[in-house]
Amino acid sequence: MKDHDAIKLFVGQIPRNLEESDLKPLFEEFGRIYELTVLKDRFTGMHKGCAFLTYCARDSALKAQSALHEQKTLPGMNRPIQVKPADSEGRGEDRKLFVGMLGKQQSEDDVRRLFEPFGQIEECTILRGPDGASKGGFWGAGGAPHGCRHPLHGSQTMPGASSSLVVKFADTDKERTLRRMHQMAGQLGIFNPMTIQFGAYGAYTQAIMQQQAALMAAAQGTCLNPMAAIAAAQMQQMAAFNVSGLVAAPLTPSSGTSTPPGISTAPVPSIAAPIGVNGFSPLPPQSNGQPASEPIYTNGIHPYPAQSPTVADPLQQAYAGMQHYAAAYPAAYAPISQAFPQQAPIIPQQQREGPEGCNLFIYHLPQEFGDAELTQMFLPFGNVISAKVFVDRATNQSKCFGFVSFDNPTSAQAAIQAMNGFQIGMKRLKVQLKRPKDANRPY
DNA sequence: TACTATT
Repeated sequence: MKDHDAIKLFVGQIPRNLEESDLKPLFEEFGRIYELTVLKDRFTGMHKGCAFLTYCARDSALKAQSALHEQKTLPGMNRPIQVKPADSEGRGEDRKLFVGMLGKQQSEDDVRRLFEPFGQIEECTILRGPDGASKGGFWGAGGAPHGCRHPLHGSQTMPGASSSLVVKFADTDKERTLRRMHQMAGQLGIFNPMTIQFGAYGAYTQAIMQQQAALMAAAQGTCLNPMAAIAAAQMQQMAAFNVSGLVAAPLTPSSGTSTPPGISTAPVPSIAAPIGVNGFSPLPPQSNGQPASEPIYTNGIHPYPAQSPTVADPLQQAYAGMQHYAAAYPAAYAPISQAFPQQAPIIPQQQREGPEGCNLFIYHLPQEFGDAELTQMFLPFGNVISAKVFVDRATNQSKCFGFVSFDNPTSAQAAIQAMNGFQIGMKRLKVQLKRPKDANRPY
């Protein structure tokens, strides 16, 4: 039914409304199809926008690849179709050998002759330095099962080499990338846990911790009204803006004395609750006589004295401070207070996208941000039904962009207003509506 | 660096 050397192809950039039956005609013109499967989500059955395609004949696959790959764009797609051997075809991995300790003057042909007895050689390249001199290694191919030493390994010492021949499986792309990252990480010290907390992004980490404290306050205080959630989120915003460098006041989480600019610098009372190791205070129990809203102020940001004789309700104070702050930074703050829904529990991620106008594309995320941090960051603006940071499949490293979906457009707009241009370190977040699938349709 | 896929 199918040739033994048939190639399974991965097909990407397929509109989600096209099923196998729609795709078949497109691919059939290159040969008889053995199998065509649109990829679906295991749980939701959702069309993933890609497929696997196997032709009966290897040649058909090659023809389809060269005719279609990056050559044509299916209706409604922004990028051209992808047609290439599936990862499962194992190209490039498990079949490439590294050979070290070659003689400086050995050529590709010498090496080919050496390895010919072990099987057909696909490719053989000697790695050379800038001066053209051999660096003593080459990439070749030849059969030896994993876990087994190649018969040539250590078998002989080439003229001029300092030790015997080295033959092993070459690093995969992933291994190479990881190795490079480790080298870089070593220079930057970013794999040191201390610097994750207190290094380049330390201030931002603190802001996140404060946000979490604020969210805890909003979620746990059963007596809190929606305004508390707003105030909590706004407090966090202030903290984050401190971090951004837009605000001169130092952010000292444990000091409890930072104040946003433009806000009363009257003496701030010390925080009664014990300061946790993370720099924010645990919530005081409701029974200790504290007002329910007090936890909001335990983030180390306390814009107004709680005991001020002129204003009784701390929440009112918080809101006043928030408006005051919003007045100073209208572009960043104006729309939030209107658009704030009540905090809701995090919905488990099953649905990927919200309705049109509810899905955000976020760029310039810090490298260390994952789905959880992205969720945290956007939770203050509404029900986050999905938050996904895109990661490189080979390295598991963030690509520094992601998607956040809300259940309503108002939240999405509020998030854009507040977070677009939000400065983190040297970068500013870009937060905008995800491009609609149909690029022609204005929204 | 730029818009979610590799059973």
